[in-house]
Amino acid sequence: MLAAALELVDDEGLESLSMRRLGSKLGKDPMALYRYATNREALLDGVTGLVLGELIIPPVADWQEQLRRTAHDFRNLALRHPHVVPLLVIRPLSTPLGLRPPGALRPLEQVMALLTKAGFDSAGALHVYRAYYGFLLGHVLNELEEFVVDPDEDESVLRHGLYHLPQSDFPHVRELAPLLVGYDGKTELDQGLDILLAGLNSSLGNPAG
Amino acid sequence: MLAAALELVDDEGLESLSMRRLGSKLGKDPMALYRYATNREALLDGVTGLVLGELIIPPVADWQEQLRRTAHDFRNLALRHPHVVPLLVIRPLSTPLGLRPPGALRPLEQVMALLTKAGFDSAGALHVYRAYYGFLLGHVLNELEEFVVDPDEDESVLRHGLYHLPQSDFPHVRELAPLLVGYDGKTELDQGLDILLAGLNSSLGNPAG
DNA sequence: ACGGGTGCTCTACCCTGTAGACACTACGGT
DNA sequence: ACCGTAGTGTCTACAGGGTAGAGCACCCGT
Repeated sequence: MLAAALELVDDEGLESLSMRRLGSKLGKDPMALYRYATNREALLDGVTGLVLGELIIPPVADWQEQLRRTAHDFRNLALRHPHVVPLLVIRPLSTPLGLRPPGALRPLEQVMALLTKAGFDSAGALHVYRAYYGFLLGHVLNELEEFVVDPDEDESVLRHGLYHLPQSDFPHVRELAPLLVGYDGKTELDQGLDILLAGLNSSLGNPAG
Repeated sequence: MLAAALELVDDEGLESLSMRRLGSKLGKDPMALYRYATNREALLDGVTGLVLGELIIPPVADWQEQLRRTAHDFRNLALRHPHVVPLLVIRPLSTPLGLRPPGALRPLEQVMALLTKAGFDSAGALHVYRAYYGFLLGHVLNELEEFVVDPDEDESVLRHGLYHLPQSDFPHVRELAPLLVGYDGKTELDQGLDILLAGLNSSLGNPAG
């Protein structure tokens, strides 16, 4: 059922995941869904869990390399499921850490394990995780902002919009138009990781590898 | 009207900003609101614009200092209006850059101006902006996740929840409970900025100050 | 006096989540 | 064969949402 829900979201967007629509997609009465999810919210949590389950943390010796690959994996996941990204961001804001569904906590657990194994204590690991995940989330959101366009508008329309901003008020933003066309999220992510990991290396002493 | 809407969101949460509720708060018919906002979505955009308008970018010579102070200002703004943060994150995902309301673009414009004045060209400035805003957004989201709790549960309940995770599956996450109590977002933000700005300094050559 | 805006209200339509009662199937015990 | 029980699916109904469309009342320039 969650698979169908995810499919619906991927295809039609988040708003169209309603109990009624999902029910009809499954050929069941909407109320039948309540046998499997207590709530629409629980259903959303299920979908995020499903998506986060796609994330794989590679078994590599070097923790920085693990973080780097995981970051790219996360980015790909976000590009694969752009409509789910809002869920990844918003749901945690309305659910205290301890009450989140296991699927949503697994990445955190895995990264903490990874960092602990690399020699960090809890505080240090939490520190690194925060900086890392914060950066990652920020990057993905930034990248998606350029991408997600209404189906009936294409990139030229986007720039059209940009060019029509009042030039007096937004001279710098208007200049961005040509730059956004050639945006390469992958290398930008890599460069960001360079900065972050270098910073982490110097600010915390790199513990035993 | 936007002020009333913001007040409603601050007090009662995002979900409770409905045309009907806002109308009744203003003592007007819900349909009257459509004179001032074409849409509920436009209304939401208005609220984000209002909140972003609170952001002040200080007139200081050193651009890194400007970014640092702006970051703290943004953090304070987020703590002041936690229920609005989802809007700041989500709305841009469904609106191409060029079509966003001016209020939502002003911070971008100002930061680009700041960086341009510091000597960056467009590409460099965009680069810095992305890393900066991404990090900032990530930090704020991370920090808010620990804060927002249902009104009827307090921090002890949060930890209660954490301790009740299956220990076999989440050994590391469970250890976080004591750490989260002493979390200090302000200094954590500062440390993150240290890392980021140091990284930026070394990766791009610091242009003419 | 009068046409035209401007602000507002009423009604109505369709979409949503979900509570409550009910039915149908399968199955194990007697 | 009979019953209870659990699991599953369905129907109906309600309270809320966004918003289209028609129609008020007022005010203002002519």
